[in-house]
Amino acid sequence: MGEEVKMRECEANGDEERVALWEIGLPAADDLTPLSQPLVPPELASAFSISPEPHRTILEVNRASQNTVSNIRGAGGGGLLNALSSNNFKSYNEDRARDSMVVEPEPEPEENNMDPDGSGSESRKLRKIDSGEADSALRAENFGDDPSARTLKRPRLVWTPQLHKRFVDVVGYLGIKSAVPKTIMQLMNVEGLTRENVASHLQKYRLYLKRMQGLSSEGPSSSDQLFASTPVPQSLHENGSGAGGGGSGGSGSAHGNGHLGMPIPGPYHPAAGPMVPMPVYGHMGMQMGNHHHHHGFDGNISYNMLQQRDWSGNNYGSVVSYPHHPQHVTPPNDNM
DNA sequence: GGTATAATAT
DNA sequence: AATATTATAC
Repeated sequence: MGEEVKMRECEANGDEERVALWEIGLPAADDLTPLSQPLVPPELASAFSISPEPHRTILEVNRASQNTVSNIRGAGGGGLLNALSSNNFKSYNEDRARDSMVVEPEPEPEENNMDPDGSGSESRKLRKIDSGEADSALRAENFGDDPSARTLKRPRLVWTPQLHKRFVDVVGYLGIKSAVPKTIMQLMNVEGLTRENVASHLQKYRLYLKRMQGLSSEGPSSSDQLFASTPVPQSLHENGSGAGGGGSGGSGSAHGNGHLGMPIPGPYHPAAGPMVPMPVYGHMGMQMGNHHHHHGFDGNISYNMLQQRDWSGNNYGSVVSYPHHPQHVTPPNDNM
């Protein structure tokens, strides 16, 4: 991924520059298809004693990746890898500090489930306390109106073209039938991504598909910039051969994917690193002219790259900028 | 898990 | 103010 986008030297007030810049920042369809899984080089794999079995299904690989990740980290291979689970967001600011440019998307609303010694580490996922008072009441009463504590809420997830591409790939891979939020979320393997996030997006995506079917050869309207950027797999038109396992269990190797040349599956090589959404507060985390060496192997994709969506608004001039603008400024992650 | 609706961002 | 996007409630 060498030439992602051309930097534009627009200033903060370059609003009038309403040219067709949007498509500049939009990677080609081929370009943003790192979704294919063969992302882990053989040599690397062998270096870590990883035996990539082709038989495995995505879910299994994903699951196993958690362990693998640990191994890799231990080996000191790349600091980029986070010891994250499929879907928990607690180990956020652990290695964000230094060479790892991964930052947690957002502060977690829940209690600080610090796990100092790692007891009960892995398969733990945060869950809302249950019914009734729990969630709303807790937030309302417990936290009341004291901003100092942790009244912070997760920033809205921004579905970048890359993220959406991943989403579409997974959905296409699963087939309509199996494409349910939970499974999609798991296969996407994006840190911080919740089932709700996916469900919401899936809803919109379905509406889009429906809308598209209704119209005969009508190109996507201007409203569908995101969806328009990603071709919809024909797999979606058919039924997915049920993924047996469905959710967490097993998993059928049967993919609704009827594609012959397109082996989507690639929910990314989970083993090497899940996609890590990285909200960049303030302006930019890194400048183009300042890249450090980046081998082709970029296990993790960060929001830095994911945020490149100029078509969304008028944030020209900066490579990345957080959709909204929290109250913080650029994180001190300038050491690389 | 799916849909309706609220909240928020642009 | 309107609309698009995401979150949350049901």
